[in-house]
Formats: sequence, structure tokens, C-alpha cells
Amino acid sequence: MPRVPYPVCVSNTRGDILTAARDILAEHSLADLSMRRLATELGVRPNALYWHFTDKQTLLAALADDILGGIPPAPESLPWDERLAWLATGMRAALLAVPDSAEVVSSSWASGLSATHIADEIAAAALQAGLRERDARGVSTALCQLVLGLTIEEQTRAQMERLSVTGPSGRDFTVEFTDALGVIIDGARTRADTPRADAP
Amino acid sequence: MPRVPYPVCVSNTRGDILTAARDILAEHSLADLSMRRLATELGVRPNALYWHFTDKQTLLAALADDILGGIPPAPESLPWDERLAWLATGMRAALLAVPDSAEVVSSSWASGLSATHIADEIAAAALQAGLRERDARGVSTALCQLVLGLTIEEQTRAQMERLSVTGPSGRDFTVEFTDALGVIIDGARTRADTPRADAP
DNA sequence: ACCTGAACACCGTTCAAGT
DNA sequence: ACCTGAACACCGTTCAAGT
Repeated sequence: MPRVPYPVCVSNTRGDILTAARDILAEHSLADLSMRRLATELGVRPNALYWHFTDKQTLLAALADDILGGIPPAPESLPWDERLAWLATGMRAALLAVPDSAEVVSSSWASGLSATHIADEIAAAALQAGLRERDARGVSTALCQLVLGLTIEEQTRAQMERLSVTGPSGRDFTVEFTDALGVIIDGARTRADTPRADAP
Repeated sequence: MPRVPYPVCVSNTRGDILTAARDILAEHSLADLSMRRLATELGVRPNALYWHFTDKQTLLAALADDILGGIPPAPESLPWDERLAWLATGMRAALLAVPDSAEVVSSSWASGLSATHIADEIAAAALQAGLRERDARGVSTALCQLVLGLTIEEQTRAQMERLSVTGPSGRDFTVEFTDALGVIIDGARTRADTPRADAP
């Protein structure tokens, strides 16, 4: 096989790094996810990572995109309100699959270095229901912040219980999520039903 | 004045420490709020802080309570939906008054070391509207996570612009907040109007 | 009651240099 | 293209000891 001077398999190692990062989250915690430890896990010196990512923040943003990348799209056949619930639930499931990932995604969204594809998908579903643009974005914002915030709390508590610094919280995060989700979707329904002033 | 062997003015210094911490947030950022720097600012060695707080996490939780402590209570005269908006808006204003404080409060809530008084107040206001307990907590969760999440994004962007690592985002966080707030309160209204199965 | 001195085991990041 | 060596300027926390 001939070798060409420019990259044949670009960023194969980028994927390896992200996988190793996920492993650290899965087997340890976000506190343990340092550039130094990540490098050690990969059998490499810390500064080697800076050839693949400009800094830690950028690496975490890529990890965030990776984690949210696997959310299944909502079936077209579903009514719009069930599609909203589907997407929000899928986002929560993707986050819950990787310990401490909600914190990673929250920071990455805040920094603007990360994609917010799922937020756009939710807004699009709301738009199809006939909401005006602003309301659709409002629904998307409310849903995404609910998922992120509540999952941060849930994963932080889980981490604390794992280190047994705290006993069980006694909270049922799934019903907390379901209840709040129901309220927001009811709000969306109100705006879908209400005839608009500019389009009666 | 006689001096007694046990503390006369307990934890006067606790307040000083929290004030110094707020100053660092105001004049610099959360990244600069280290135990070492905080100690330096107070003219003291880093380990001196550990006499007043068991660790950094506990200190930040106290700071979070401090920051959210000044939210004005909603006037009793207001209708319940306006009281919800009042409280959520007051929470956002309290956070926006101290740079990077939303991140501090979010972490502290997640750790369970912090008071969540404002969340209880919001739930109480929703209860008075006739919502069932679960729906009231759902509304409170949705509102609080919206305020925290969106303010984290806003303050992070503000910090990045301050360090000019990024230009203006072009987002109007106040309208994003208002739109999402409207959706959630509409959802709350739905549940207030709906006669309950167990209490017709 | 409140703080210091000294130490431990870490961080993220840079830069020149190697292959 | 991808990594090492060596260094810089930091962290949070502990523990014995001072006053």
C-alpha cells in the first residue's frame, strides 16, 4: 500500500483520545479527567495531547458532541408533542449513559465551542407544531436546560454515593424529570392551540 | 470590656471570607477564585481558610446561599402567575449581579450542600394556585433549571468577551429567558385550570 | 480561637527539540 | 506528523506547631 504524504486516516487518534476520556468518566469521574491522567492512560506524555486539541476546553467540547451524537431521531410518525418528549428523553438517556457528562456538556454549550444540534432539533419539532419561532426556541431552551440541570444534579449525587461521601438522596430524578417535562410540553401545547394575531 | 474564653463574635471572619470571594468573582472570574488567591486577598495563608470552612466546596456552598439570599419576596397582592415570574426574574437578577455566580450555585445545588430556599418558594407559589404537589415541584424544577442554565451560558459568554477571547455572541439572553419563562408559566396555568380527578 | 510553616501530590500549558 | 524533555506557574489539602 502506498503512503501519501498528507494524512490518510485523519484524526484516528482524536477518536482514541475521546474514547479514553469517556472511559475515565465511566470508571472514575470528571475530577479524575485531567490532561495528565488522560495522557498516562494513552501511554503518552501530557503535552502530546496538545497536538490533537488546542486545549482542554476544546477537547471537552469534542467529547460533549460525541456524547450527544448518538441520540436517536424522533420517528416522523409521532405527533409533535410526543416527538418533543422523545427528544428530551433521548437527550437525558445519552447523558445518563456516561457519568458526569451533563456537566461536560453544560460547560461546552456555555463556552460556545460545542454543537447544539439537539436543541435545534427540538426547536424544529416545535416549529412544525405551528409555534412561532420565538416560542419554539423558548420551548427548546426550557427543555434543554431542564435536562442538563437535572442530570447534573443526578450525576453529582450518584458520584457522591459512589464515593460514599453521602447516603442516598431519596429523590426520584426520573419522576422529577417527567413532571417538569409535562409542564413544559403543556406550555408548548397552549401556544400551538392559540391562533396567532398575525396568522388567524 | 471583659473577654470571655468562648467566641463572642462567632464567624465574623466567615462573612469577611465570603465578601472577599464575591470581590474576586466581581473583579476577576471563577477561575481566579482559588483558596490560595482568596487567602492572599485576605492577607492570610491558604490553610488558614480551613479553620473556617472544611473545604472549598463548602465555602462555595455558603457563597451560593449568600448570593441567593437577597431575592425580594413576591408581593402577596400579585396573582400567582405573576408571582412565579417575579421569583424567577428575581433569582436571575441576583445571579446576574455577581459574575460567574450561576455556575457556583449550580454546583452547590448539585452537591446538596446548599440551601434551595428559592426553589421551595416557587413551589409554594404554584401550590397556592391549586396545582397538585407533583406539578408544583415540576414547575419549580423547570423554572430554576432554566434560570441557572441560561445564566451560566450568559455569564460564561460575558467572561469570554471580557477577556476578548470571543466577540459578542449576538444572543439576547433576556428575551430567551422571557420566552422560555412564558412557556413554562403557560404550562403551569394549564394545570391550575384543569379540574383534578381526585378533587372535582 | 485562629493562624503559620512546611510539605504532599497534584494541575494546564508552552517551547524547543527529537524522529 | 506526532511525540518527548524540561520547565513554568500554578492548584487543594493536611498536620504539627505556634500564640
